[in-house]
Amino acid sequence: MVETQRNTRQRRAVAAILDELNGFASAQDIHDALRHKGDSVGLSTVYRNLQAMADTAEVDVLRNGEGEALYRQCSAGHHHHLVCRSCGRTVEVEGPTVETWADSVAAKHGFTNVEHTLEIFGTCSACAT
Amino acid sequence: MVETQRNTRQRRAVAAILDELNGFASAQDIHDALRHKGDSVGLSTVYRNLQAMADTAEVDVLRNGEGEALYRQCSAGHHHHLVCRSCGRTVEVEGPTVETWADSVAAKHGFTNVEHTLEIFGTCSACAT
DNA sequence: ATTCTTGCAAACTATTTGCAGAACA
DNA sequence: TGTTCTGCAAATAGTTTGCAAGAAT
Repeated sequence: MVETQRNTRQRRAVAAILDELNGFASAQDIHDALRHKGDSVGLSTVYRNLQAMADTAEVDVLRNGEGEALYRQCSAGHHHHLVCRSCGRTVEVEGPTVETWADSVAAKHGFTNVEHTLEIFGTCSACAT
Repeated sequence: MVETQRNTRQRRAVAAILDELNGFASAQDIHDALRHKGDSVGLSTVYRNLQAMADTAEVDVLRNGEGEALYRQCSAGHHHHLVCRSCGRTVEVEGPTVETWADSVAAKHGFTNVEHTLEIFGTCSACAT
């Protein structure tokens, strides 16, 4: 079976926050958000749940420039992100051209088992002012 | 002036190792390599020199999946990497199409001050066997 | 001589883990 | 009731920093 997760208050709380956020947030951001919401959850529990959700692809994970992990509830399937470096707001984007380009470049050099990461960072219109 | 760096034995040693390596390596890898070479340098000094070199764009920095920083001596100018996840061997690649695509996508969504990261990971032919 | 650099140890940050008690099924 | 989950504190891993001694200019 695949259903090994229990439906706890803290798991629900983490899922709920991810639902509200429209951008990437660090585990600590999420922990703080929960506390301010009065729905406090232990930091390690936040980490554990996020990790579990990442394993089941319920959330996407990416690293900011400092190597900190950022989490976000995303749509399924392969896609990339356009992230506001100031507020974290995120737009999901697709780049079919990029996918094929990456694969062909890798193949040309004899690389197999290819994967790629691509993120676009910028300042969104709201934060630009 | 811009020349504030002193020409120390340890700076030379770090530069020399980067010269020998043809792939990305972590600060600790470099520290170990220096030690094995009998050209030992303090770990913090390795970090400090790598950081300094990264600031002057003498080396490229990227993060592996675990958020660890990897360094490599690279050619100048904007380019991306095709990295062997097993031995670290790296090929520099260019993707003019990707650059313009990323910028246009960002512009379309009102993002300014755009940057992007793109890395391709795979298993090189030598490591595939 | 003066100023920058090194090395070590301590400090930090993000994240993980051991364990006993609490919560689910 | 039995097993999984939580919370806390302690442990890690990578990286940074304070400071006194050492090297470069």
